[in-house]
Amino acid sequence: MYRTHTCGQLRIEDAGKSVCLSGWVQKVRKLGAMTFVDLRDRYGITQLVVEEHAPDEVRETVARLGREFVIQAKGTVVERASKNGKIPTGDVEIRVEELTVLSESEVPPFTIEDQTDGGDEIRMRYRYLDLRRPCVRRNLELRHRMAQLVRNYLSERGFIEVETPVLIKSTPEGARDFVVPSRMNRGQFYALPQSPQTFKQLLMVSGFDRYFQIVKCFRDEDLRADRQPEFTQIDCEMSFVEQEDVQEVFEGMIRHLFKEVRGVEIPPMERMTWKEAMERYGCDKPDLRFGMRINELTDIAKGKGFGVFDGADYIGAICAPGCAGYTRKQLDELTEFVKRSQIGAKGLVYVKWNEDGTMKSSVDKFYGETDLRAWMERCGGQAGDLLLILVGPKMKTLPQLCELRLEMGNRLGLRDKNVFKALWVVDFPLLEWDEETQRFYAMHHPFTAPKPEDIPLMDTDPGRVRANAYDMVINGVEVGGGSIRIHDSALQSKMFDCLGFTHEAAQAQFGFLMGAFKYGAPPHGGIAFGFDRLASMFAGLDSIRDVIAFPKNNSGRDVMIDSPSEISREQLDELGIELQKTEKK
RNA sequence: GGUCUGGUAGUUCAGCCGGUUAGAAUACAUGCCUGUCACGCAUGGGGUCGCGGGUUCGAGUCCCGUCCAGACCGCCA
Repeated sequence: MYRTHTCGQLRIEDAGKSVCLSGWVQKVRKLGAMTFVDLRDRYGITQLVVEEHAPDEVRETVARLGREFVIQAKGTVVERASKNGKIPTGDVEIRVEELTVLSESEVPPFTIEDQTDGGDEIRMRYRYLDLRRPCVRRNLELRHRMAQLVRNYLSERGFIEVETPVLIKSTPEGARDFVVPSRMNRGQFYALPQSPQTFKQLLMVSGFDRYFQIVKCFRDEDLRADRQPEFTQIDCEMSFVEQEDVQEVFEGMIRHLFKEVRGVEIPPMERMTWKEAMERYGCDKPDLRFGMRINELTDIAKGKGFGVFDGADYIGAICAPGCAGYTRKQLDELTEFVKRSQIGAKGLVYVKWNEDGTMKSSVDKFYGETDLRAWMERCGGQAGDLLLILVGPKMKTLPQLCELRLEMGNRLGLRDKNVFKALWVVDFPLLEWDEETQRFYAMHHPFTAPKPEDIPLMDTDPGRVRANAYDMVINGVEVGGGSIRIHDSALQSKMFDCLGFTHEAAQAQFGFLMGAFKYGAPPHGGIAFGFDRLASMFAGLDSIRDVIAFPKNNSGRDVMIDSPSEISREQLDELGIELQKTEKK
């Protein structure tokens, strides 16, 4: 037997018991003839003590212990002479009578503590050591707990978890597929699913009625702090439902998670149309933790002789409360911020409404106090506030204002990680025009149903068709998105028309789905949540990598196992794959 | 594909306008220490300054290229 108790278990009531503990050596503290050892496992830390009168073997063994040795200690639980109030086991220690080294350890490359001295790179290379740190382990424990809560919540409501295949078929729409060559079908490739979308719809045709799956999905696109090539979705689908039915179930699920995990009751979620989100927040995933909404000034600021404004398609402003005192340097910083290539504004116009009631702006030459005051009023400003104005084509300027708004939110400390503001963004456009390829793309995916009243527009003005689609947004993060699906093969066919698919191409790619719809498809819809994003948000972290046990780095590499890697000539031959010669410069 | 930031001891970093033998903290090793728990004290070892080239009397420092890491833009139905 390796242990009678864990390292987080013993209390003062256990004093006098003979116990056996196993774990990792966190720290050895030697004080003359007396040695303390902090023994750690997943459950906590228990102090071992070896005194002068301990058996010789024990004193010899304890002398050669190093950090992260795995040891087994047998002994008696005793009350400590000086207690440690900081840890739950701090009232007791183990007087060691028998000590065994189960496994030695080299000196670890960084300290295994919450406040580690290791940087990201080294911790990722030794992720198995990083995962020993309590703060990292807690993230995975939280993730586990959330998965359990989701499974229970959905199971209790009649949802069935069904596994769908991982080796599927490549499709042209959407993200780039990861592909897997087939040995038995030379020259052909599987694709890894970007989501189980079509399978869950087929399960609805099969009459499963309510499906969910906590499932890995794959997208071969560039990475970010919140994007991994493989990630986990809570994927769900329901039959005989309308938008509100889906929203009700999953708003309930998220509120349940908040209550159980964070102990907060969040209010019922607001519904905001995509149009309103774009016009008032500049993006389709507004952060509602603070106001500072976007206001259009085009009608009142244009035509007064200021060339930049007069020639503008759109003039928009946000009002930063209490920022009238911003210095030249601070305003220059903001100007630099919006002019960065990532944002791409031409410049920034400001108006200060000073505390003494006077106005000061960067366009004083062209506008009088009456004008500036009208702008301020439009934005709900008051004395002490600062107006920040951007100008340009509407659909470029709004996202720039969105970035500026978030930056000001950060500067003013309005984006508190412990405050949660959730909403539904609804009525997305069904289609999005792409200038480059001169065709429409599905904004959500090609199975999303148009709003019934907008179906006639599919023939006349496809860009104006609204979709029965909805995103759940929390604190400016899109945590989930879904839609009511097309369940009619004729309408699905029409949708592929709008996307510029020939009948043959549509049949080749999605014939199985349209075929299935011919055999009695129930009206259905669903949603998928980014589980990693949800978990990182609940953990109060910025990066989803922290809630993934073995994440990939910026370049899609796993630096621990060193993947991806080359494969042998034999493997390539077997697959019938010839690699292009890499060009040398 | 692009923009920006960084790469110096095992680790995290400092290193000025180019100038002596490249430093600190921590980790590690050895010794002392009977109530530590961020123990303390003393001593010690430890460097391809990412790599390649250039400028210069002289490069960790300046320039060019390259690799790696991170953040972001494009991309991500």
